[in-house]
Amino acid sequence: MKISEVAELTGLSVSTIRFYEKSGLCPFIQRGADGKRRFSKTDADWLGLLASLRATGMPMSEMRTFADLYASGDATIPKRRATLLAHRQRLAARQAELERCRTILDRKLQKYEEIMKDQT
Amino acid sequence: MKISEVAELTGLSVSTIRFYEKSGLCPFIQRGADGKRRFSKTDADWLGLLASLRATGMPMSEMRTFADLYASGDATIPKRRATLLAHRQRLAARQAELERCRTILDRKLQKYEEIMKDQT
DNA sequence: CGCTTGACCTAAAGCAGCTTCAGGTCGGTA
DNA sequence: TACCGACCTGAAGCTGCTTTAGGTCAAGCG
Repeated sequence: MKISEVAELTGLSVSTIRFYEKSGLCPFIQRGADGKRRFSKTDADWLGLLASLRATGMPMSEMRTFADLYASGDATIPKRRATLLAHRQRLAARQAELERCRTILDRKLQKYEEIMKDQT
Repeated sequence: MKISEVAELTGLSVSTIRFYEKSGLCPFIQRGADGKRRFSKTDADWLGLLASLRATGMPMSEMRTFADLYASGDATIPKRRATLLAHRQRLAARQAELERCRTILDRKLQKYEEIMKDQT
């Protein structure tokens, strides 16, 4: 698989994938004889997971740690699980905050509507 | 009201409030004779709204436009309403994406659990 | 009275997480 | 053969803050 396909698949940009590799989030991507990156299905899945983690606000430093665990094999699965569990907590908090902000916006919109009604 | 109190109230940091003023998101904050910022209740409410907009991902450029409208008085309320309506759409999309990511994380966690069970 | 402490101030540098740009190498096609 | 498009690299640029360095001033303490 080539980089443009992985970008398409994961929603990450081609630049971001290269940037992630340089940052050590996927240092194991192979190259063809032509020097171009060749992604296995597993690589693509991994990048997809990274995309979800980033989209939900995991800092790169933590993703880096997570990637190091991933690269060390199945023995690190309990640690990875713990990381994801902690992250899920933060995600829930984030979702709650967005919901709170949504009601604030909705209330503000209602106020606008009242003012507009009063003025006609 | 002083800046530390507004920070407490809105959840923004003192630095962020100063930064927002410099960026034109609240250029109308008064100063006391001592040169310190003095915030009215209205100012604090405005910053609270800004905080919600930022927390939900509105870019500063758009907040800037929104702030300019706010500073121009009630006549701009229809435009402000339109801005918030559009933003609410994006917020809904964002919430949907977080939800999607949450199920991905949950599935990954389940896989980890299966692997750990198999290995015992 | 002088001295420190703490809240405020500014301007500028630093940081995270990308994106964009400049410049170069290929393989395929008109 | 000459160009196009996809890939490559390294470096600079961008956004949205945070941190740092350096300064003012009022309050409180020995």
